[in-house]
Amino acid sequence: MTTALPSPRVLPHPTRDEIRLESVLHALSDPVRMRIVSELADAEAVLSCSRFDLPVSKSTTTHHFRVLRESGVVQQVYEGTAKMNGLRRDDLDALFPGLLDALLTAARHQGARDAL
Amino acid sequence: MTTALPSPRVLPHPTRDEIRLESVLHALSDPVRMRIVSELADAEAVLSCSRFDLPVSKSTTTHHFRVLRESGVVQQVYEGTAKMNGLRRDDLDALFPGLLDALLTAARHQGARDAL
DNA sequence: ACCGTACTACGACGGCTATCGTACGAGTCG
DNA sequence: CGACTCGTACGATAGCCGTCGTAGTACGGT
Repeated sequence: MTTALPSPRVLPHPTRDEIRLESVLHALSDPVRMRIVSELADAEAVLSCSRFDLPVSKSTTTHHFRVLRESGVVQQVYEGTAKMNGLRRDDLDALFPGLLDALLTAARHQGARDAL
Repeated sequence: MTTALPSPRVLPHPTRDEIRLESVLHALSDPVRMRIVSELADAEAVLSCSRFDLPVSKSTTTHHFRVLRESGVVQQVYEGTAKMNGLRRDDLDALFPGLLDALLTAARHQGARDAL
């Protein structure tokens, strides 16, 4: 039987035109979230939340993924029990050409500096 | 006559290697501050604080300029009663190549979209 | 039916932030 | 000196944010 209730198995995303630069920058101004995005970009694939080894609790992880989704940086889809995450590269590149790549490069450079 | 003492009129800035990507992104995630930076980039010059027409009080303006300075985005120097602000383009470009331009372009694009 | 895994919802807590007004200091010009 | 401009400091306030733990739901396998 199909559940009558509107089970929130579908996650709300901003459309492309609803994505705001401020929100994207705010989302990426947290190191944990920037790390998620970097790993996602490196993987060039869709990853489940649990594939990330983050220095925070599970609740906090959920929170960070939601911020990334609501700001339009990632797309999330349920696949069984897992929630798969993908970078919204097309939308971001269309809206802010070159920005994502510059951010990823910047994060990588800073990571290299910190490792010294 | 040249002042002998390092007067308290000198403002603390982060050195180039102290500039953090997170801090820069956080600084730019506020619309008022992004606007300041955009105007500064357009002017390609050093501007006094009062040259900006911002939708906030004077206290708040001071606050925003301090955030920009402490994050390493702008440089501030007293010149008489005025405080002159300059974009730290060299440092930012050296640390995060292409990032500043991508951000400025993104802000301009979004501004154009909003104007419709 | 049961259990384990994956993620969420909720409430709490401490800290930061954007905002303001008022009062003040520093410099310039008459 | 006095008046004026530019910017600061301080205190207050309201709201958001990152963090957590606990309790709970959804799904898949045994």
